Amino acid sequence: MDIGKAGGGGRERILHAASKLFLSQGYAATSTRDIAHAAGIRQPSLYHHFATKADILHAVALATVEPSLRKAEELASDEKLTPHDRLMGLVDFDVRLLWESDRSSSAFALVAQGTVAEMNGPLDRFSELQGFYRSFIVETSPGWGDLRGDDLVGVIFSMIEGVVFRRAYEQVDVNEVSRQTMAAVARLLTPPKQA
Amino acid sequence: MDIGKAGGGGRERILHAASKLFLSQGYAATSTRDIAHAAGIRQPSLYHHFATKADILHAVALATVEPSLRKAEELASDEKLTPHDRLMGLVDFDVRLLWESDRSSSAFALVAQGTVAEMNGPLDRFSELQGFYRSFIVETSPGWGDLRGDDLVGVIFSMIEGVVFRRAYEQVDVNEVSRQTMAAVARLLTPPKQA
DNA sequence: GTCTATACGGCGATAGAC
DNA sequence: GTCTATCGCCGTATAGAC
Repeated sequence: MDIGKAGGGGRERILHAASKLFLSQGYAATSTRDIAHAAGIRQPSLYHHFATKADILHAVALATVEPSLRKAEELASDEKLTPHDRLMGLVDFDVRLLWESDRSSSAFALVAQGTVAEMNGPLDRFSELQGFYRSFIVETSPGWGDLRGDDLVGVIFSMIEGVVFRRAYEQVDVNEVSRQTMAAVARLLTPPKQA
Repeated sequence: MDIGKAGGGGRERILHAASKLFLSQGYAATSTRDIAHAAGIRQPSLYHHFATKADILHAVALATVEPSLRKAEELASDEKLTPHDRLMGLVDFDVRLLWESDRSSSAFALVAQGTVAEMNGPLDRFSELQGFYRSFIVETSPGWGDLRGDDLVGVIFSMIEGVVFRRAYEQVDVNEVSRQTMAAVARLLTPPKQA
C-alpha cells in the first residue's frame, strides 16, 4: 500500500504514477493514457489491475491517507511524548506530506472538488485522522476565550490543509511553512500568561 | 463583471452558470454542453460570446476575485475603521465568499490544481488581494514571538483558503466558520498581556 | 501480465441558416 | 444571437492473441 517509491510491482507503479498526476492536474484532467505512460505500460494494461479509472482514484486516495494515519497512531502510542509533542509531530508530518506532490494527499483536493461520489472508504479514514487531531488538541489544551474544543479543531485543520494553496503561488520552502504552521498552532492553543 | 445574479444578458448568464459548475466539479470535468444547458442555451451558442472554453474560465476567474478586491478597497478607504476592523471585515467577507459555491472563488481551487497555464491575469489580481491582507495585517500588529510580518500573512491566508476543505466534509454553518476564523486571526495577532 | 486492435461515446469547435 | 448539423479527436473500456 506504500506508493511512495517508484519500485515495486506493476500495481505499485501505477498507483505511484497516478498519485503524482492526480495531484498536479486533477482527476478529470488526467487520462488513463497519461497514467499508463508514466507507469511505463500501455493504456489497456491498466485494466488488468483495476476495473475502472475511478478504482485507481479510490486506491490512491486510500493509500495517501494511510501514512498520516500510521504516523498519528505511532505518536499516540509513544508514551514518552506529551500531547503537545504529539500534535506538533503530526502537524509537521502532514504539512510536509501536503507540500511534496510526490505521495501527497491528493485525496483532499479531489474530495473538495467533489470529483467522485464513491469515496466513502477514503473519507472514513480521513475522519479517523481528524479524530487523532481532535484528541491531541483537546489533550493539549481545552481552549480559552472564544475558541474551545471543536472550534480549535476546525481552524487548525483549515490552516493545515490550506498549505496546498500556498504551495501553488508562494515562493517559500517547506521548512519555513512547517515552522510557521507549528508556531501558529501553538499560539492558538496557549492561553495568555495573564488574561 | 458581476456574475452573482442569474439575470442579465447572455454573457452574464454563461459566466454565472460556469462559475457554479467549475467550483463544484472542476474545470476539466465540466463540459461546454453542461455550461450551455445551465445557461439555457445550446452548446455552440457559447462561441458567440467566448472563443474557447479556456476563455470562459479566464473570465470567471477574473470576475470571482473582483468582489473581494472591491471589498478590500472599500475597507481600505473607510477612515472610520481601525486596521483591525478592516482585516476582520475582509476575513468575514472572504470566508463567506469561499463557502458559498454560488459566485465563489473557484479561481483558487483551479489555480491550485494547476488546471490552466494562462491564468496570469487572474493571478495578478489575486496577488493584489494578498497585498491588502498583508497591509491590513501589518497595520494591525507587527507580530511577536516567532510569528511576524510575512509569517503571519502566510498562515492566515492558509487558514482562510482552507475553509473550502471544511465545507466539503464538515457539518458547520458559515456563521460559525466565519466567527471561528475571525477569532483565530485575532488571537494570532494579539500579543499576550504579559509575555 | 502485457500487448494490438478497436468499439463507442462525449468532447471542443466550426459552418452556415434564420 | 441563437439555432441545427456535423467534423475530427480523444476519452474509457473491451476482445482476444501471445
